This record gives sequence, C-alpha cells and structure tokens, in this order.
Amino acid sequence: MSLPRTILHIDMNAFFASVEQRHHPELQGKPIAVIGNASRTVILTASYEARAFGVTTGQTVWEARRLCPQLMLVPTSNRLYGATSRQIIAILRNYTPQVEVFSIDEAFLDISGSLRLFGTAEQIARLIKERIKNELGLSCSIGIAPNKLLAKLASDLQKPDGLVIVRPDDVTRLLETMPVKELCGIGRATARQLALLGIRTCGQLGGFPLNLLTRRFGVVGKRLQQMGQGVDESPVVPEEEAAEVQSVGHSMTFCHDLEGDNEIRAKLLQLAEMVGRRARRYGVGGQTVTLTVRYADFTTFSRQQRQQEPLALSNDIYHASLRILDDLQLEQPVRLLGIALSALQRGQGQLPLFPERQSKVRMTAAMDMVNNRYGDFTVMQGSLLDQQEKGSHVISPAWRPEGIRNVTAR
DNA sequence: TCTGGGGTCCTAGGACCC
DNA sequence: TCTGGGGTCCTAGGACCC
Repeated sequence: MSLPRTILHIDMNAFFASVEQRHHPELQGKPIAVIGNASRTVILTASYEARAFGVTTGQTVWEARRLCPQLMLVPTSNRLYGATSRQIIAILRNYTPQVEVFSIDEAFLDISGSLRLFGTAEQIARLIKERIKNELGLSCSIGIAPNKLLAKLASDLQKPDGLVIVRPDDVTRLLETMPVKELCGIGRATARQLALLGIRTCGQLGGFPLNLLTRRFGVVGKRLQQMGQGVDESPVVPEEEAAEVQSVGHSMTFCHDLEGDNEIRAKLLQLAEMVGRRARRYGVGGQTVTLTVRYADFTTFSRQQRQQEPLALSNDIYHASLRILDDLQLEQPVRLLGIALSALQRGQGQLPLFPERQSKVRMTAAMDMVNNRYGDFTVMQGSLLDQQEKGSHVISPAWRPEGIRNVTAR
C-alpha cells in the first residue's frame, strides 16, 4: 500500500478569455470569445459573461453570434497565453517541485511533502489562488483530493474561482450519483457503451462485475471499474521526468477548399516547413511521415510512410508527403491538410556526411534563426513566397508552455 | 455562414519470418 | 502441397484530452 497522498488540480477559469480581458480592460465584464486567426474557426474559449448566453468552446462563430449578438470576438494571441502560463507554473513551483503541467491552463501538484512546510492543503490552495489573483489578475478553480482523478473532478465542481476538497471519507458519497461522463478519461463513446450496460453513475460503474466490464472493454475494464471507485494510483509527473514526446505535427483548415494539385502542393510545402522547423528546434527527426486529408464533406483519413532515415529538413518532409499524396486518388476538394512526424529520434542537429547535405543543413539553420527571431515565414524558400496565407497558428489548450518534453535516443 | 488544432494511447488486421 | 502458431513490425482509425 502506498502512503496517502494530497493532490491539487489547478484549472484556470476561461483562461484565454480571462487573459484577454485582463490585457484589454475595455473587454472586462463583456461577453467575449477567443477565436482562431483563420476564417474558418470555432470558439476556443468564451468569457463567463458569454457563457451566460450559452456560448461554449467548439461552437461556430455563427452559432455563438446567434446566441449572443453582442458577442465580442478576439483573435487568439499565443505568445501572451504561453507567457502567462509560465508565470503560473512558476508560482506553483514555489509550493512543490512535483508539478505536472497537464495543459496550458491546468496542472497537478503533489503536495504530500509540502504540508509540514506550508500548512494544510486548504491553506496552500488559498495561497496559490491569492498569488495568481494578485500577481496575474486571474482566477482559478482548485480541487484537493487523494489522487489526480478525484482532484480533477473536484476542481470541476465549482467554477469560477472554486476550491473543493474531497476527503477519503467523502469519495463514496460523491461518486454514488456522479455521471460517469464527468470522469477524465470517459468520453462520449465510452459513456454510450456504459449506458448500454445500464451504467450511468460512477457508483454503478465501481460496483459493476469486473468480468462483464472486461468482456466489453478488454483490459480497459479493470481501469474503468477503478475509476468508478475513485481509485487512481497514477503519479504526478514533473516535466523533467515526463515521457519523451512521440510526434510533431501541424494541420491547417483552409479558408476555401483546395481543388488544384498546385495549390495542394504549395500548402504541403508550407506545412512541411512548419513541422520541420519545430522538429529542428527540438533537435528531433521523424522516421514516419503521416499525411492527413479532410475532404469538403469532413471525411478524414490519413496515410503514413516509413522513411529510410529520420527526417528533419523541411524539403525532405515535403517530398515524403508528396510521395504519399501521389499514391492517393483525391475524390473531393480538400478542406484540411496535415503533416506529422513520428517515430522520433534525437540528435538530428549534427551535420550529415555528404557535403551537399551540409550546405542544406547550414542554410536551414540560418533561416530558422531568422524565423525564430522575427516570426514565422520571414524568410522561406522561393516557392513559398506567393503563399500569402500564413496559416492560422491557432494555439491549442493542449499546447505545453515548456515546449517539447524529453526525447531519448532509441 | 456548419463543424480548429496539437497531442497520446489503444486496437485490429495484414505482412512477414521462424 | 497441409495446417498451425507465435512474434514483430507496420498501418489506419478511433477515443480521449486540452
């Protein structure tokens, strides 16, 4: 048996929208929504004033405007959210080194070892809330519980500006009537499967015969039952111990569906440059290249090809994606294209053996430096020059402010 | 004026080898 | 010239998270 733990889950309230409101005082108290920079976008985050009208993440702008005609739309400002996220994490690290950055606006803290130093869990949570409020002008919800599953559930129970403590003795009562969908890890599809078994609440899930769960869900059955019981032994994993990153990718939805081959190739070159530059910045190369295509009717599929050696140069990634494209018979106009690198390997920064490759690598490094300093696509290959569209560069809430995690050589 | 983007993990099936 | 089975690698797709 492991020792009882005390876990905090910190969840920023309407993060992107709150940062915008703090940054632009004229937006405070107003219904605002942060959207992507491209024309075909959705609501990324709505302020609480906008949520009161029913505006939520994932809605189309058109839908949101219908619900809230006075809605103010703000394009996303990635750097600002990233910088703010880093400030938040810095505050959290004052209370324990055991900080797991779960997303740009969420983190888990294991404060089991900090209690003697800072007081009770509740006192620590209040200190954190106060500092984030005073220093950054932002509010958050915090859940306190014996494990991550319950801490995350707890932080969801009171928003905005919440503080919910789940003590070991409370767990059974809390879960008895809690819908399974509220648990992190049970989505729509699993909830629907569970409903077919007559399971709607965590209490029902936790008490359901294991053999029946295993028959339906395989190895996941055991885990599901534990989740229903509020059992979760998974540790808080700080950044430096985190698993290596598995893939690097970019995708773009275009403002109009692409029909021509040249247009498609041009976009692939642009995507390859975005993916390649990020891979090089992280010092990784990918041996598998995946091309994702979404048709006008939203049908989406992907094809991948294993390469002879790991790729990190934009041009190599581009040509690999072209080879995949050439094997495809496109049946409809293309709404979205994506390129991803996986089967990553570290150490792709060294100069290759052949002289002509050396100059390519040096040129790429020089262009990367300029772009890193002055912004994406400041300098680029000739064929990219006619591309006015710079991509939406929507930042996702899953984006990690620390950038890539450790990548170990295989 | 329908429906973003960046990830992780799991599974199923086929190829291939012994 | 029949009938397996195990293991590994690879691909495609789906569920889930933010």
